[in-house]
Amino acid sequence: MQKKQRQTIRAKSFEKILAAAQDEFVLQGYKGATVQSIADKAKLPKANVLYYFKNKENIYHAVLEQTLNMWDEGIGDITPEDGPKLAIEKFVRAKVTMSFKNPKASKIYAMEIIQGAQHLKDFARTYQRQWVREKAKIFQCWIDNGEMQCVDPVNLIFLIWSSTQHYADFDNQILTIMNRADYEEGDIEHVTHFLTDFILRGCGLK
Amino acid sequence: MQKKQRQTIRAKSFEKILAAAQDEFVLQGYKGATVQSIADKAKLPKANVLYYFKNKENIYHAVLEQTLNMWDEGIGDITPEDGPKLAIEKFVRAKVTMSFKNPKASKIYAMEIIQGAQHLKDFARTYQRQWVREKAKIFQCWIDNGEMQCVDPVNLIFLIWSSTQHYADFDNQILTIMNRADYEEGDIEHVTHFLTDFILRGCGLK
DNA sequence: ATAAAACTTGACCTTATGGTAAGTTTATTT
DNA sequence: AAATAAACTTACCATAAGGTCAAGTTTTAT
Repeated sequence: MQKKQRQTIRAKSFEKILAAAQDEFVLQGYKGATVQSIADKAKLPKANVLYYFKNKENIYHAVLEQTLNMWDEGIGDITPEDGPKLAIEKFVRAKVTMSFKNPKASKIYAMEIIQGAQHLKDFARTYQRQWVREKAKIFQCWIDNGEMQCVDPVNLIFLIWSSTQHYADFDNQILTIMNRADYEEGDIEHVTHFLTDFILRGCGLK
Repeated sequence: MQKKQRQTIRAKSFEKILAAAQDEFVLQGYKGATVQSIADKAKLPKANVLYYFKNKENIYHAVLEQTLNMWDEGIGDITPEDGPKLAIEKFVRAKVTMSFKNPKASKIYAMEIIQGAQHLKDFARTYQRQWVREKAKIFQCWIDNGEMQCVDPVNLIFLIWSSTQHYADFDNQILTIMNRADYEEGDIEHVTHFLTDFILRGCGLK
């Protein structure tokens, strides 16, 4: 009956290590994060961490994968049926919410890209290309149908990505500028409103 | 007469080291970049690099300072006299041009912020807060005068920053998605046009 | 109860890296 | 030409970090 005990411990250890690793990788970068510092943060001996993950690179890969999955799930979707207004509203809200609720995931991903995506597998890149192509096509349809202003769909996607992720990646800068210590509940709503409003107007939808 | 020779060598060495260091810091992060790798890239012996800079942290500080100066100079300005339309056009163009011409500077800065601005001096942060306050006030005047749509000025600044810097920080991702190896001359113009167009419309100025 | 598997851990090894010390060469000044 | 200062270089050291090992302990299966 108690075969569960092992599984739970195993799962919990993985979880603790991944959480600690995400923290450290964001704070110190790939090379700067040490197995020891990850172990300390996870409250496990170093050798134990290396029992669960063969080496540091494997830890990093696991963190990256976790991050990509989150990106995939949380990103909502852009479907032709919704029409441009609703689709943009949904998408912006999803991205802003993700940025505020899980800034670390966004940061890991951002650092990886900035540094040249050295650890990112090819499939992940191809996948994104596909995604953008597909969504751009939907926007183009709407434009051709006169449902929205004629704007370059690919650059529009970039603008939405960048302006939403900014609140995660640059949270430190934003908080410093606003002279605050932390984000508050209302911020998500405020930023979502600002961005949807602004972007819809940019698309000629207001 | 030939006292110049030393000065030139000195200047050139500094330049080579800083360029190499910027490269390495972007590619490998602070901890990942080694004095040796910087020296190799600068084609100098390691000890010679450490003759010009006491230690790695000093190299990094120099790179960071260089980056901040560039940000300061290249950022153009937002002045009340220009009015919202011209001011935004100028500012967006300046930022986009910087992003395309000097992506590494933007990346160094982005990485520093993402990682919590651990090396950034307080004065740099306070300075930015001041800058944003000041410019936000100008936008607010324009709004109050009915010269532009009522949008939150601070978030507008964030949107302009993020959407323009994106082309520097995420150049790898963008190029992958567009299935290209490098940016081309026309890209600056195209992106500038897209962004000014979109943002002006977002501000109710089109 | 016993064996086997899964898990935990301290001690250890090797390598890479930041940095130093001390000497040598090269350019500038007098 | 000699003296001085700047620039360069070699050899070296201490430390920290990734990773292994082998000896334990605990849980599960028989």
